[in-house]
Order: sequence, then C-alpha cells, then structure tokens
Amino acid sequence: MAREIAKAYDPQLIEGKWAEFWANGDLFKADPAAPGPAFCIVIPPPNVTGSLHIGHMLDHTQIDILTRWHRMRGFNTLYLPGTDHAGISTQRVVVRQLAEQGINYRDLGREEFVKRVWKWKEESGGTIQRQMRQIGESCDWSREKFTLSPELSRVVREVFVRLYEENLIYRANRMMNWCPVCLTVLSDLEVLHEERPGHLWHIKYPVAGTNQFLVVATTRPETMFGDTAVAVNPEDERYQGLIGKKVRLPLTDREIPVIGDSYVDKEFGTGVLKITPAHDPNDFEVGKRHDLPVIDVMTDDGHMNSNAGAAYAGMDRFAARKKAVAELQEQGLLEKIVDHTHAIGLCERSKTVVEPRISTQWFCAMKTLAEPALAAVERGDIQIIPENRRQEYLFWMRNIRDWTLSRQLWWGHRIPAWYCEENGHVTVSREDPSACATCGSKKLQQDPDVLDTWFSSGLWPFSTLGWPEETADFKRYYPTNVLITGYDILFFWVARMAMLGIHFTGQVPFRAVYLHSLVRTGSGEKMSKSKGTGLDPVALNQQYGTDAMRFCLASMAAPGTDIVLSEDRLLGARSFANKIWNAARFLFVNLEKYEQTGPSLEKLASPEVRAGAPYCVGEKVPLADAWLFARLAETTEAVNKALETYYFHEAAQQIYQFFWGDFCDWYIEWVKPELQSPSAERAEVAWKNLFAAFDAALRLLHPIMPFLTEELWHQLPQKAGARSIALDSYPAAAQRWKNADALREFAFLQDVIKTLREVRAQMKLDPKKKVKAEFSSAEPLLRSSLSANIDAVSRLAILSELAISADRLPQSGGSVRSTAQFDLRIEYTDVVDVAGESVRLKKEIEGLAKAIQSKEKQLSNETFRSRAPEKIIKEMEASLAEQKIEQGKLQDRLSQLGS
RNA sequence: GGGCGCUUAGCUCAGCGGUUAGAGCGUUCGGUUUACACCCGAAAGGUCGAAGGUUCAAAUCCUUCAGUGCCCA
Repeated sequence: MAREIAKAYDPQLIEGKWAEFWANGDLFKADPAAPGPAFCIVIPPPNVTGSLHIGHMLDHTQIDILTRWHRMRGFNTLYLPGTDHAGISTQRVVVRQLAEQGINYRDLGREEFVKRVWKWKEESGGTIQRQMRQIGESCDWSREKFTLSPELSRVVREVFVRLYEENLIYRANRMMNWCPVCLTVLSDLEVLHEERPGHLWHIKYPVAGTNQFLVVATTRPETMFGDTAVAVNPEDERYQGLIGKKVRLPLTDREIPVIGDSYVDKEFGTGVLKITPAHDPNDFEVGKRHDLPVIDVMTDDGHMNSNAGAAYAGMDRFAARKKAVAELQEQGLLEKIVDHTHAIGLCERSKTVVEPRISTQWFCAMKTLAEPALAAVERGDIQIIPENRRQEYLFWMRNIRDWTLSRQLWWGHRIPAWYCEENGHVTVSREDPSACATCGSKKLQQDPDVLDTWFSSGLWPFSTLGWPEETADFKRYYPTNVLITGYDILFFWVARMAMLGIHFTGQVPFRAVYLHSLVRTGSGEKMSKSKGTGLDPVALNQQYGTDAMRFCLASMAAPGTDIVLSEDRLLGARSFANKIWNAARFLFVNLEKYEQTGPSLEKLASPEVRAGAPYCVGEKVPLADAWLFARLAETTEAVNKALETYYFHEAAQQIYQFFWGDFCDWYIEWVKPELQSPSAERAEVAWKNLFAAFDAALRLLHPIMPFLTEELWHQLPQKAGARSIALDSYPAAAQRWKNADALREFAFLQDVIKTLREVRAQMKLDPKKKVKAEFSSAEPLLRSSLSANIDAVSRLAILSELAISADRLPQSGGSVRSTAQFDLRIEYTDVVDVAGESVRLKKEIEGLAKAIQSKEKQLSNETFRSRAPEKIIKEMEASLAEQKIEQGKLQDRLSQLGS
C-alpha cells in the first residue's frame, strides 16, 4: 500500500467501497454443507414501505455484531434478510399516492389496484435493502425473502389450511375494532389506548306518556340514533319502577324500552345507560341478552348513514356529535355537560379513533397453540432476555385471546376460503378450487379479505428456510439461534412465531430472544418519523460515519433500558474511530522510516509472525509488551463474555478502554523511542508486538466497527487468498498472553508516572521543563522495577534525573507524594506554596481518616469478624494498614511544612 | 384500574450486596511532546429521588412514598 494516510479519518472515503465489496461478493453467503456449528439469525423483516430509521439501526447493529462475531469464531453463519409486505401500511401508501393523482383506489378495482401496489413495490420498495447494503450488514442477500412472494405465500396457504383442518381457524360474527381510515378491522394489539379529556353529556330522554325524564349520561351522543333501549340497574331504587316502560328517543320519533340489567353501574353518571348495540361492545352484549334490535348508524368510513336520519346522513361522526349536542340543547333536552376523561382506542397505523363495529371475521383459536409456546419458555427451550420481558410473555400467553386474522384490505395474502353461492358451503383449500366441495357447483366466491400481515411474519423463521420442504437450509439452520428485536413487538410477532413455529415444525423457532431497548427522544417518547421526532440514521451515518453510529448505539445498548441518543455520544464514537485511524497512521508512518534500515512490514507483521507474539528480547518479553498482551487477554475475555450475554455496551466499553487507554496512551507512548532504537532487537520486537496487538484489536473491534477495521486490516499483510477481516478469526484470550505479574508491575510504574505528573501540574511546572526526582521505597522489587524502566518513566514524567533509594526521603525542599509503598519527591527550587500544600494535605488526611475510621469500626465489630468472608476481612485489614502508613506519612509532611 | 421500568457528577449513561461509587461529554488549569486539537497531561464535581426496614455490610435486597415513562385493561 502507498503509505499516505489522511490526517483525519474520513468514513465517507472508505465506507462505499467496503459496503459494495460485502454486498456484491459471496463473503456472507451461507453454505449448509460447510463445516462448523450453525448460527442463524433471521431479520425482523422491515416494512417494504419503510426506510431505515434509528430503531432499525439499533436492531441491525446488534444483529450484525452477533453475526460477525459468530462468523469470525468459525460458526457456519447465516444472517437472512428480507422484508414484510406490511398490509395496512403499504396499502395506505399507494392509496394516498393514487389520491394525489385524483384516483380513488376503489374505482380502480381490486386486480388493478394490487397490480399498482406490486409496481410500486418493484420501483420504490427496495429502500431498506439498499440502505442495509449501504451500512454494510453482513447478510446473505442470495437468500433474501419477501412475505408476499409466491414462495412464502404457498407456506401461508399451507398453514392456513392445516389450521382450518385442525379446527383452529373459524369464522364468527363479533364486535370488532374498525378503523374508518384504513377501512379494516384491527386485532386487539393494533389498537392503542389513550386517555383523553372529553365530556359526559347528560341527556334527557322523555318517559313516554308522562312529563318525566330519564337522564342518560353518555360520552358519545352521536350514536344515540342507534339506541334501542335505555338500561338501569334493577337494584337501583331510583329507577326500578321505570323498567318495562318506554322512553322517547330524542331527535327521532322512535320509542325505546327501559330495561333492567346488572351491567349498569349505579355510581357512574346518572345510573342510566343508553344501549346502542351496534356501536359499543358492552351494549352489544346487553342487546343480545335482551334481544334488542341492532341499528348501525354509520358508514365504514366514519360518517353517519341514513339510519341517523336525513339531517345527519353523510355527516362526519364528530361533526354529527356537535350537531346532535346543539340540537338537544335547543330542545332543552341537554341537562348538563360534565368534563370527563375517558380512554379511547386509536388505530396503530392511522391514529384514527377506532369504531366498534359488528362484522364477520376469521379468527384463530389460540389456546392450543399457546400452551406449548408457554411451556417452551417456562422450560427454557426459548430463553427470553431480559428477564422482565419473559414475565410479560408468560403473562400474555396465559391470558391469550383469539386472534382476528382477516383484514379488509386488498394487499396481502387472500384468505383461501371460497363460498358456494348454491349451498353456502365454505371450501378452504391449498389450490384454488373450481367447484364446491359438497355440491359441485361452480358458482364460488373467494373471501374478499386478506390475512393479518403478522400471520405471514409469524411463519418467518421457518418459511424463509424452505419449510414445509425438508430443505438443506431448514435442516441446517432451523431452529434459528437467536432473535433480536425490539420489545414492542413481543406479542405481535415473537409470541406468534413461537406458537406457529412449535406447532408446525415441532421445534422452537429460536433458542433465544433478545429484546432490546427502543430509541427515544430527549423527552422520552419513542422516536417516530410520523411524529417528526425521529433522527435519520442515514444522514447521521454520513455525518459521523456508520462505524461511529454503530459503536455509539452498541455502547448505549445496555439490556433493559431505553436509549436516548445524544449527539455527544456520537461525537465521542467518531473520535474513537479517528483515534484508531491515527494509531494506524502512526504505525505506518514510522514503519516507513524503520523499514529503510530494518525488516519490512512483511517480516514484522505477517500473519505467521503475529501468531507468535508476544516476542522476547533475550529471554524475556519486555515489561510493557507483556503488560499489553496481558491487557489484551483481559479485554478479549471480557468482550467475549459480554457478547455472550448481549452486553453490547460492555463489549464496546472494554475495547474502547483497551485501544485508547492501554494501546495508545500507554503502550505506544512507552515504546515510541524504542521503535527506531539502535538496539535492533528491541525495535524489532516492539514492532512485531505492536502489529500483533493492533491486528488483534482490529479483529476484536470488527463486529462493532466493520468498515474501519476492514480498511486497516487490508493494510496489514494477510495470508494468501484471505479476503476480509470478516472471515478472519476472532481473538480468544491466549494463555501465553496472560501475565498477572506484568499487570501488577506495570500498574506500579503507571502509578509513579501519574503521581509525578500530578505534582508537576499542581506545582504548575513548565510542561517541558525536565526536573529531578527522587524515589524511595523499602520494597526492593519496586526499586528494581523502576530502575529497569527508568528511561521510559523519566521520559513520560519529564524528568532529568530519577534517584532511587531505600531510605526515607529527607523531608526538605520540593514537593513530596507518598503512598504506603513508596515516596516520591520532585525537586523544586522555587518557594513552595506552603498554604496550598497544607490545604491539600489536610484534605487528603481527612479523607483517609474517614476511611480508616469506618474500617476500624467494622473490623472491631465482632459480628463482622465472625460472619464476613475471610477474604473480605483480610483485604480490609491490608487496606487499613496501608492507609494508616500513608496517613502517617502525610501527617509527617504536614508538620514539616508547619515547622 | 392492573403490571413493568426508571430516578447515580452540569448532561447522557454504566455499576445492581463487600475496601474512599465509574465512563464519555461538558467545565477548570496547563500544553504547537513530528499519529491524532475528532489530540495530550492534570483537576474539580456525587449525603447514588425521599423515608423506613433486612444484613456484619446497602447505590445495590425489601416496604412505603414522590416524581417520571412504558405496557395491558
């Protein structure tokens, strides 16, 4: 490579190249015949209408991290991408688009409309896939799936028919949630509940044949045209006598009965309830009990129909409410209006107030399906993480209700049921039937409705792998290993996959479910594009780099807590990328000089050479090098353990600390002068160890920051034919890297250097001025260690001279710092700021005194001594002794100053 | 109404039974150390929401309360 590296990392310059390389090559193409334990993740299929939002970015980052991590560890890895046809959303998009052209989709007819949606899908439906390639997700694009493809549609039919044959799918007439904008029924899950301020209108219903009134309290006066009774509690003494009488329904010329039903709450409102069976689920039940007529007063799009009378027909439901109230008021039939907060249901997609509506729908009976899915989680065959989500899942499964499968849409899997016009028989079949199964009539009508989109997504983990065929993929990759998704679709999707997966394949669809947080706005709301509170990850990726974005999200993704994305954290992540870039720049720029006289990059950093690190000078690995590898081992272990338990934030934090703190701030600074060292052996060893550690760090980081690491990996010598860091091995903590002694010894030297720097800063010494310092310790090991590393320490603490002795330092001149093990003094010719020193010393002594006191108290406590573990007591005693020594030294110093 | 979270440094968040509670950003002080100012060195800053309790030991476990958010009805 030409070793000209830009001063600052510019992700834009390299990301495109690698994104293309990954997406277009066959790097991530899974081969079921290849060796290795299988690791399979199926994507939570995003809406085909969608574009990447910050939630996907978080989800996909975590999926891709786990995928790349497993692949590098030798798993036979498949990350299977795809999209969901998203019935309601997609239909809405195209309907809106047609409306903009002045076309009402209903006029187009079903066939033509569906054609248009497919056309739209082919032209505009690929946004997310394009963006996923752009951000470098390591999926196998050759296996990409779409829920409405012919392939997966066949699976949907198969499953529907089987469930029908097992009597788990049935048709029934019920009160449903209806969205007047989407023009379809919704399942319970698709209705959002919200508390809203409203009113309780007290309306006077004249009692027939008297001049009395019954006062009805209602939140929905516009439905009164559909009233078919007025109900009171039979035990309510106020109204008992009126049961069986009739009242005149205001604004109409109808009379309706007064009925008694214990459903009525005496305490609520006036204790008199209007009964509108067509427009309220509870009233519907009351109506059934009392055999009341059902009068539907609305159209499917939320307007009043002719049953509401000519004056109201065609009017919007909310306008009708206003008009009705005004009219009642005019007629003196409105007693009063009371403010009242009530819960309303909103359509998840359109946010319109849903309308209860009676209709015939297809349902799936859930109990049979739920039991094994419940047991699988209880037994731990499916592990749900974090734990509190597991509880939610169990609770929901135990209280499950039947699932409304049909939707009044045109875009989706049409229900494979045909009705015979002759005898009404229902034929449900895998293939389109040509005749009625019972009478042979050819007059068949297919059910116009389609299936809930989640029905096909519920099959996703096995339909995408080829089920019901026993394909190689299915055999190799099913059950999938882990499902990673947001907790907001635990019931919508995860639970249904569990039920359908177990029912049809006899195996769990995934062994673990990791439910991650949602990304929220500063005010705690879920980020959403429709609310304008979303951040565009693509724009952010461009601004900060995809790696920075991934690192940022990973570092914030602690299980169980939601993420509030901040620009600060993104900047921090970008800086980290830049830091790595510059570390590489340092290596290559300096290597260029070194190579002129020394060995080449190939000799210093070939994969074979790297595998042999750490290298020795003479018999021994130099301390700093031994320490670096010991830290690398610790970091590697911590990162692997963190990823094992989905602690992405911990993994990110560990690598950050190692790379920036240990590798850059300490190791590189430590060996800098030695890299061009005349002692050729030391230099060569440093270079070899440096490259080996750098390479390991890149591989460690690759799952989180794939672009940057891929770029830099390619600048190191690699095995012939090696194509990508993504296919290289993931570091495992080598036994020979571990070195507790080196960790301890280096920590001591760091302590010395930091102490000296602190003194310099406090004394406001000229940063460039080299000063004399003295070190004293009774501990021979410390003295010899310091002595052996005196050059590095002197350089890093900017000393002209460092005297080492076993004797206590003479307490005169300069500034002294003491620990239990050693004392340090910086010679200082100017007058010491006695007052400042005293204040500092007193503060430190005070702090120590507090710690000492609390420890002495605890150690003198007999119960503590008898009950606390030995280890804790020992550690506390040791620490107490040290603190006492230190305090003594500080005390001495203080009195010296005073004298 | 029921359930589940959250409340820790100015900000965003880790830590979730054991010595004087951490990180990043911000702040302050000092730096043109030829990899990096997207940097380097140093510092200040917290009675861990409140009150009780359990324990030898509590930010960490329990109870109550107060704010706050989510889910379900």
